[in-house]
Amino acid sequence: MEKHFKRTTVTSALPYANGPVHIGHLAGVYVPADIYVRYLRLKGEDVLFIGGSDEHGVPITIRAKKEGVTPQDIVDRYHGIIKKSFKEFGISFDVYGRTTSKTHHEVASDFFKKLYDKGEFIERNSEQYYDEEAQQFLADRYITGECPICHSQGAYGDQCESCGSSLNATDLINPKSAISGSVPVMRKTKHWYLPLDKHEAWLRKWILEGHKEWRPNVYGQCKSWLDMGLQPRAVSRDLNWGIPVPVEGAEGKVLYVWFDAPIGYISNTKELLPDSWEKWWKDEDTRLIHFIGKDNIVFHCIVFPAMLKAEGSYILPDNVPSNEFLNLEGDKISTSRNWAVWLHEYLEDFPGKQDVLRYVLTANAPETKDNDFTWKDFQARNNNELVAVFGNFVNRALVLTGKYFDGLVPAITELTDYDKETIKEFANVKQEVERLLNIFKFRDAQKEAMNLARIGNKYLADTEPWKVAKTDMSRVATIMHISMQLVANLAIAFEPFLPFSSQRLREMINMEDFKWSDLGRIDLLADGHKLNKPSLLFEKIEDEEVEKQVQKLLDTKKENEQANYKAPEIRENIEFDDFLKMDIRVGTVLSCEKVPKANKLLQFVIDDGLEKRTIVSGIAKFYKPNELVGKQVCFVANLAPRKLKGIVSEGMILSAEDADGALSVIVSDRKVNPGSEVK
RNA sequence: CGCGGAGUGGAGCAGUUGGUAGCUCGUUGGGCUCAUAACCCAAAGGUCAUUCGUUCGAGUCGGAUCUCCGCAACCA
Repeated sequence: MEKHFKRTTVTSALPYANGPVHIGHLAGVYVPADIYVRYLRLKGEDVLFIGGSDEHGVPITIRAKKEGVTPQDIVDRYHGIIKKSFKEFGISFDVYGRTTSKTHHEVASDFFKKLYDKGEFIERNSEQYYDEEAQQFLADRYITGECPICHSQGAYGDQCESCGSSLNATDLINPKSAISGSVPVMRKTKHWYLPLDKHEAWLRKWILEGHKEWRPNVYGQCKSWLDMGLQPRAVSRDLNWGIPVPVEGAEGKVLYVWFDAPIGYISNTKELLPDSWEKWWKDEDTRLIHFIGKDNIVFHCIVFPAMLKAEGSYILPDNVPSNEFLNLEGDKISTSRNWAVWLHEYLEDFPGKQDVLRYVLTANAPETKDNDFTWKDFQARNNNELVAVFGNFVNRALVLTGKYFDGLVPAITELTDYDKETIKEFANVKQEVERLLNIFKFRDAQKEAMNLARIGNKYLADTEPWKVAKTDMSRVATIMHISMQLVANLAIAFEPFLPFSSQRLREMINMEDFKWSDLGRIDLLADGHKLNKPSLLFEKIEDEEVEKQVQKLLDTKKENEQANYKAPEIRENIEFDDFLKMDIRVGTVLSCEKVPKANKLLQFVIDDGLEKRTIVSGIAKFYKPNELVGKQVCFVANLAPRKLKGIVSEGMILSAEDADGALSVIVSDRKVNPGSEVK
């Protein structure tokens, strides 16, 4: 496993060009990938950093339809915004391409064709829902209807969010297209599948035996998938936006995005290096690393490798460092709810502070579990770490050198034991940072780099040059020499993490050439080296600034909830007789408890005036069991009994569903006799 | 019903092959005054989600339970 590679290909997940990018993207994928790449480059290694936008798939077509523009307009817009954001944050891609490019269409098409010709696919016919009005087949997610299990409305074709059951689109009662609202019909369609089951044996050996060093979350999820047994996966879709399936009789069919997107890594490489791209993908001496988020693990560890292996000439990833998710102020980041910090907005509010965000996202990176981003933490890390520890040390060293030696680095006269200890300490930092970066522990690596500044502050506090200056200037010279070397070391050590600040720091100390291997040395700045005038490397962030951000988040959230809420359309008229068939009653809740092993269900015993009946209701997320005892609730009394988690539910408690999906149980305004009819 | 990850002092995180629990921030006390009221030292604070077990000994291994986040729908 300790193979020596000649070069490294680093890819970062392709962001979906259906919206701008936010801090979650940055923390999960792009900052760690960029740190890694910058580190390798500094070491003088041959490395290529590939990125790009993912621009196909159904959501983009739907968005386009909604806005009355073409899908191309949508992806042009977001590709531009995303690309700019990355550039401004110093994500140092060698190429940032897009999957609508000509090159990509060719590469993906050829890739499919080759697998097709080799007989690596199987063909299957199936029946799928088709929306005649929108003239397209419907993905499960775009079909809604009544849940066959809990009978709540608005269940999706793949899952009912009310009772949590996973469904087949064909099971829905009264299915409707989410796109046009029309009633879909069944239609025959043919698709190609990649038989992952055939690849299971070698995947198992390759991952479970060959890559035990992968992060636990990655390894664990792969193992789980392999143990469950792999199934063939469709590689085509009925859609008119994407890369046409390049075989006879495939009109109106395109490559499924998950098939097309990862090939984008390859096409973008080819776009950059039309003649020499192959060595980055097909040479055994190349090391391939995919940076992704946790939702992408199986694609990059199982599906894409299977594709590459089936094609035959490609190398497989050596590691797939995957991060968990970043939450924002305690809540999941969500594009649709606008609960996010958008990069382009951050740059407007905090111009020139890209490094602060990079620092905070790395310091709090969700490497082993989901983490939380809060503005308070952002402020604290900036003020207490970047300003107080790093910036302050640099400033102290430069100001003192300016004051005592006119901005020229003084020569060492004599080293004390304490000096030697300090020098040794910061030489060790190099090894430690390297070790941590090599195993993708970016959070720890950055912390270790920060130790250089801590060592510096302590060194100044212990040696007290401002006191010694009254008696022994030659001693002060040694102290300032060592301090300035530490500053120069900081500039190198932080280049991968904080490229902008590192650049500014190098300008301040007039340092041009530098490489990673210089780290730990104490002759980076020659005796008599002229320093430039110091300025502050980092600035404090005041309370008002972060409070404004929190307020902004709360405001946009509220606005969006209001703006997005639209009362569902009124359903078809029914006859009075139909209404009379429904027997709605008021009943008193006698007891209520959680259904074990179910997170949404509560089990009620209700006095309906005649007997005690049991009703199971999916409202556990919104009510505590004891909260409803004694209340008089409305329920459908003549609904056919149904078993939920093994409990027979005799009826359905009625609730109102709010804009955010929260349920509010309908209770009787005045006390009435249990069993009273609701008319 | 199933699968993966996670649950450690006020906050955020480490804890490698089992041997008296560490780091950063915050808090308290002290020192220093070159520095962006910054820096340095010290202290307080945890029954390591709960529970049962294996062991001379468990945060670390095994079982059970609870909670959180994901999961083949294109959200990092």
